[in-house]
Amino acid sequence: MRNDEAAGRTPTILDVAAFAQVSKSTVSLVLQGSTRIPEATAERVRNAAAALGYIYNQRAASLRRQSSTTIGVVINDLMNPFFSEVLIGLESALVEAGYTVLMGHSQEDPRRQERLLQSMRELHAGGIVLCPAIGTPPENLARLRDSGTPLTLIVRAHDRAGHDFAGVANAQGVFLATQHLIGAGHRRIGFLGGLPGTMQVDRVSGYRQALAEAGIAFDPVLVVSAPPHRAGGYGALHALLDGEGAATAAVCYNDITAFGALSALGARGLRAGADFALVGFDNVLDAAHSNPPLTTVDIRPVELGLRAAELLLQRIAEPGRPAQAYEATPQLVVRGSG
Amino acid sequence: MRNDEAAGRTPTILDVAAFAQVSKSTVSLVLQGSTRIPEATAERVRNAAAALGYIYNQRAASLRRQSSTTIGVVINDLMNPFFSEVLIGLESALVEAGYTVLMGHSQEDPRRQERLLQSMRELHAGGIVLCPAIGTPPENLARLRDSGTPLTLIVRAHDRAGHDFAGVANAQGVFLATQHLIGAGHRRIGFLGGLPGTMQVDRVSGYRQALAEAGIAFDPVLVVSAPPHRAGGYGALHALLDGEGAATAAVCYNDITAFGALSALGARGLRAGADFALVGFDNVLDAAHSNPPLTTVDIRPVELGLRAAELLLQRIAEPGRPAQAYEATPQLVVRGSG
DNA sequence: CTGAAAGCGCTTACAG
DNA sequence: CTGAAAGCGCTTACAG
Repeated sequence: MRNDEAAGRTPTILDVAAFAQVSKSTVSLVLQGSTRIPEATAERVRNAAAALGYIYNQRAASLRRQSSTTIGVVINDLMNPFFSEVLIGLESALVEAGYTVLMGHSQEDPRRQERLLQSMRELHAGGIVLCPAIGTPPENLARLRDSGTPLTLIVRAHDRAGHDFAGVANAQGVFLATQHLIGAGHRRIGFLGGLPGTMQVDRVSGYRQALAEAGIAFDPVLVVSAPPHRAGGYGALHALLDGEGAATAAVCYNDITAFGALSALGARGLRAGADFALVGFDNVLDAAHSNPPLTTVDIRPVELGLRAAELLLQRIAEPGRPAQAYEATPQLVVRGSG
Repeated sequence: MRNDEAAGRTPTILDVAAFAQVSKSTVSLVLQGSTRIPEATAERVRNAAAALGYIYNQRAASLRRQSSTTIGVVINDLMNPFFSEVLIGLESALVEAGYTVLMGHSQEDPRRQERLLQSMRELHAGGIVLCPAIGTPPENLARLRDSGTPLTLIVRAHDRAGHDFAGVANAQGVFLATQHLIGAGHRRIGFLGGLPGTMQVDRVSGYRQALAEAGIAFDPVLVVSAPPHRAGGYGALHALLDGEGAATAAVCYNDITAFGALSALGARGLRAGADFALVGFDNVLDAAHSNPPLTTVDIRPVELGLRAAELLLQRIAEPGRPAQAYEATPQLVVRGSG
């Protein structure tokens, strides 16, 4: 003999059923919005639930139903506003679709990432969206995908074939940026930031292509690698100007690299746009209000998150479909910096 | 008669038990690391699990155990790097403690926030950390807390008494900032950004207090309210300088307001630090590499997240303890802007 | 239209 | 040291 009302226990459908004087099947049915139950009964059940402060137990329901209302999202670098914006789009679309997001931050550490993915699988996430940390073994991704968890990759296209993927036309974007600088009369153009063995490869290739099309020789002195954050951009700009390259302009690996470069320019008493031309990549929110406002390549970060969510949702709906991809079309946004 | 191996079903402890030739109780025990099972048997079970690609079902385990390995975090504004950094600290500490985070973005909308909180309760989050959206009815928070879900509030201290809370000494921080400007010789100091009816009240009070201590009369013309984002700061700086206040310096509601103001200063051909003094509040990562680097009040955002996690974890461990609070001690960081 | 019963994948006393 | 059994809170055929 239980006496749940007396104890502080949280009520279950059994309590609701007793209160409403129906069976628990009936309660379950009305909570699911079944039309099989006459409105009068349904009303009584809903009132009982409200009166008892009943809270639906998704965990039990999903277990029984072998379904999930949860999606895992693991991001590599939340210090970069680009990823915050992607996350915003992702969360928004996923919540819209009735899911709750399990969020993890790999901090660019593949081992941390593995632990996070493992937890999400144990929690039975209905799908996972992942921006793979640098150094993630491609076979881990294939194994994850083949294990039956719907997976969509974002931004970094490790092993593009066979995975749903939402990313960016890197080369094309940087091509646009470089072309813009060339059009403004620059000939000595640097490439600032990013690390070899990452997307830097693709972005530099867009840079070289634009140079080549304009008949400008590629000069390796002009590309200075640096970790993709503000401090990296700060150091890279100084290195570029302290070097022999005689650069008058630079395209940056991404916006935060450009912000760091903007700061370094200021430190040298130079003004971007007047004394030196700088263009970024991403078009994060901050780019519109930097000092000066940043000319950059817009890849619509929030929309990228939205699209990734769509891709995942579609795969959940139709597991057997062939892998799809969304590739953001880069668009140059000219502001004050170059 | 099941034949699970044949079907593509994901293996359960029953499958592991069959493979290892033990009962499922034994499997459960070794998965939990019980010492009651001899090492030889445990070894056999672990090998079986690995061989079958078994994945522990947290959902089932938590249901049975009436526990949770999940914590809900709902943030109001992920476009503000301050909150990204708080989230980073939160996630890091929570994962460290063995939890996975359910993340929601209220976007400053109390109704969206309610839905998010509801989902998290249905998923049986073991606790919730919340930065209440503007307009959240205090009674909702009290009800949530009283429903038995451990709750810690951050940043905004709606109804401070009775809630675990991690926040900031707002008045003191702005007092420091204002005092610094006064010490540098400024007498006409603006206050930029924030909206009436929010934490702006507390921050302005610190500003007024510093003014009062220095014998400077408070002039309402010098405080210009604006939504707390970059565009707000941009507009507020212009409004301040276009007004009659004759300001030579300003303290900002937060760093992103200051970034917008920095941008506006640049647009007017003015240089922060030389032509006008500007100080921010938060010390987000970007502040060290803005143009010029931002003098600001450091409230250690990441640490705030860490502390909030600790508070929640402690409440989970000891539900009956009195409400605790962490209040970040603000510290002035002098950089180039003022 | 509603109820009794089985089962989702675990854990946990309780025997033996 | 290991197994049989009950139960966490739901859902879902299946009867009636």
